[in-house]
Amino acid sequence: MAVDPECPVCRTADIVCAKWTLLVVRELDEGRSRFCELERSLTGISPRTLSLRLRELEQEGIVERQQLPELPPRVEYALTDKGRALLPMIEDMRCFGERWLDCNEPAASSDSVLTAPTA
Amino acid sequence: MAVDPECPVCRTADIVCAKWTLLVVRELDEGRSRFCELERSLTGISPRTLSLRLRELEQEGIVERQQLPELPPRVEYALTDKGRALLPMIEDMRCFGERWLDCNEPAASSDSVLTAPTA
DNA sequence: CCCAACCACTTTACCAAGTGAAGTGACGCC
DNA sequence: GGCGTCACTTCACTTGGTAAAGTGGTTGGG
Repeated sequence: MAVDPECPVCRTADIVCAKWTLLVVRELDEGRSRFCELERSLTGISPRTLSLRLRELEQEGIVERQQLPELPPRVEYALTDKGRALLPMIEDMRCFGERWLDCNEPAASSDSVLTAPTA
Repeated sequence: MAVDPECPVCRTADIVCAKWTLLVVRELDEGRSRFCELERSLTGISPRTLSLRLRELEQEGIVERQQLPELPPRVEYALTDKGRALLPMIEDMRCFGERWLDCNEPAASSDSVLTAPTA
């Protein structure tokens, strides 16, 4: 990105706003730990993207990758403390979504301003 | 995105994780209101992207666009209540960045960042 | 009066990131 | 020993963002 590398918001945005990143973090937080589990719960993600995301997050110190000495050698991913520090953001996003987005409604055609709650 | 439209986190991520979105919201919150002001403070954004982002945010009801009847007709953008509801996320991001990212340090990565390359 | 700049964009051409489908190699199951 | 799983990688394609230039109206300067 072409933004100020000294700005914590910019830096954080740069990391977490890559597609799927926060969703991966959430899945990890909810107990999913293996590649194919993540792949299955993140319906629509391509294995390439998941792989990339996981590697980036590992590089950032947000997830830890652990290759278990089993057969077949399975791999487990887990959030680090740094990774868990992202959870409040996800919580905020859930709040925002629940408060302002009609997530269980068919998303009224174009101007759904009429559903704007106590503004 | 190919994610669950009923999931508030997915929906919010979809809106908020477009490049520049949160940075635009922050600038708006910090008093910038005109197109060229935003353009100037968001160094590196292309006018096309800013325009797109602003229009998307307007459609989402996150910003309000107001065309003033002046000469030359200037345009002002402002956050709505819904838009302000995104601010906690930005605050979290700042916290995360300050706590976990070395935003004021040279970020000692692999090879020389400080010396200008032969280009 | 004419040229230039400003504002709020749009248009065009290009490139990087993400997608879907398929492939890989090591293994386990029957 | 052929089939399936796991954790990816490779490939061709589409989408989204970028840089650079253009647009149309309005002010300001020489």
